[in-house]
Amino acid sequence: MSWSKDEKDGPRGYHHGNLKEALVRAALELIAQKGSAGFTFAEAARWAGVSPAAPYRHFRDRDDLLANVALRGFEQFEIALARAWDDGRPDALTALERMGKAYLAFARAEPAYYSAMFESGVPPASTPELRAAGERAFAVLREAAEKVCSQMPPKGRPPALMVALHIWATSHGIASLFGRGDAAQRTLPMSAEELLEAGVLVYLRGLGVTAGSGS
Amino acid sequence: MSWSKDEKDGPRGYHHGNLKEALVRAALELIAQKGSAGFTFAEAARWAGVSPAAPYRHFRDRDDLLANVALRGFEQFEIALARAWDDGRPDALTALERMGKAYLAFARAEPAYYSAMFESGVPPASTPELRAAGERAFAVLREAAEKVCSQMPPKGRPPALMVALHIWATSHGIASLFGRGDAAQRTLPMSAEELLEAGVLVYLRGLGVTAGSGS
DNA sequence: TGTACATCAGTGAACGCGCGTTCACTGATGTAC
DNA sequence: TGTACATCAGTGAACGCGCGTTCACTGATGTAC
Repeated sequence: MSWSKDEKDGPRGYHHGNLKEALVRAALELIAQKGSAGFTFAEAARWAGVSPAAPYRHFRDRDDLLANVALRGFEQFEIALARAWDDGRPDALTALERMGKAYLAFARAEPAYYSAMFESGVPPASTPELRAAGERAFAVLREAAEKVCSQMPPKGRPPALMVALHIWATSHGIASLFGRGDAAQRTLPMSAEELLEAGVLVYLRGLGVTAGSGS
Repeated sequence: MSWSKDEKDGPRGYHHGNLKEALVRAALELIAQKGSAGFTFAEAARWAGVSPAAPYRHFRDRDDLLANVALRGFEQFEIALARAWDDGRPDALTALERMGKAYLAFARAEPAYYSAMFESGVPPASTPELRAAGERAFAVLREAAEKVCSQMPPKGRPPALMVALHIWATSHGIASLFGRGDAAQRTLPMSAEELLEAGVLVYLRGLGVTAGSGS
């Protein structure tokens, strides 16, 4: 991940050169530290080493910056999920479990992105691009659900969209209740990953999907 | 639900009489309108028709008020869940589905409470009372999970705590992704209630619980 | 290759605003005698 | 039953602060010729 063509750290000269990226990074840092609520335009500017008026060259306002962070978050999220899914190799179930882990790993490793995407109050459809990015990320999950469903006997096959929504909701629920550091302070008799994996396995068994019927 | 012994609406005289309750109600109103982020101590005071210094007689600061709102929210939540559960009558599965609906109904009808409880950044253990209230609400869910599990053949019976966590996570995921008005703007091919009910049914089938084996 | 000029991305000073918080105060309530 | 007094719950003025936003400006960059 490189933000600039030839950045040596530290702004030099009158022009910053990569202020837009720097502001996004500042936002991520601040959101990670104090939550998406306690993050201000002015502080992001300060954090980027720039006057408080400078950000207006790149973002309409605080919400615009936040939405941009969410947009990038969805893009990263899509990449992470798609990489984990890996086209369902070696078999759909194994790949699905891997994707579940990737989901939680993303929420844990990138709490600021996750927060901007789902908990910042930015409406998911505030921008066509944002909506599209969100849908692309969900499409990965949906593709996985489709592959899993396609392995079931056609009779009584559930709609893949519903399966995808169930898995999404459960993943999101676990991530937001237990997924982040000890900030949430909710203790658990098992790891979030184990909880999700077990839940998905039970759910799939309920669908009639049997482990080991792969690829 | 009565907040005062003999309130006729509108503060009269020098003393408010029920400022503490009025501030909580103001907080609920403001949170419902603008989310738990955009709610200030000063505005709550204004909303209650009182000087900005008055709230300090009842709450240490904004976070203290917010935590109090969350506490009351958990108490209401526990009541709502317990009422829906109704000791598992007429049978555990029926009662469980009813409780799922009650979960979503609460999140929808009391978004301010729900937000204070789960999305406001108030740490669940910030206060012993808050933690206890949260645990009491969860205990209802756990009791339901225990009853459901007790109807399974002892061999291969899953830990009830895990079952309770799965149901909680799914419910919370659905509530926070799809559960509130059109604020979230995420469209769904079915209602949140149907989605949750279907998910729980599939999950229970995966556990080997068969519908109709009631009471 | 050099010069003029347009454009771009930043400055920094200034503003009004609402918030959180404090303070000495005061009106109302309740209680002791 | 009446009076004195302690306590409680509010006032309102004041403060410092940081935020969002604007403005005319200026330094740097890139391009046309």
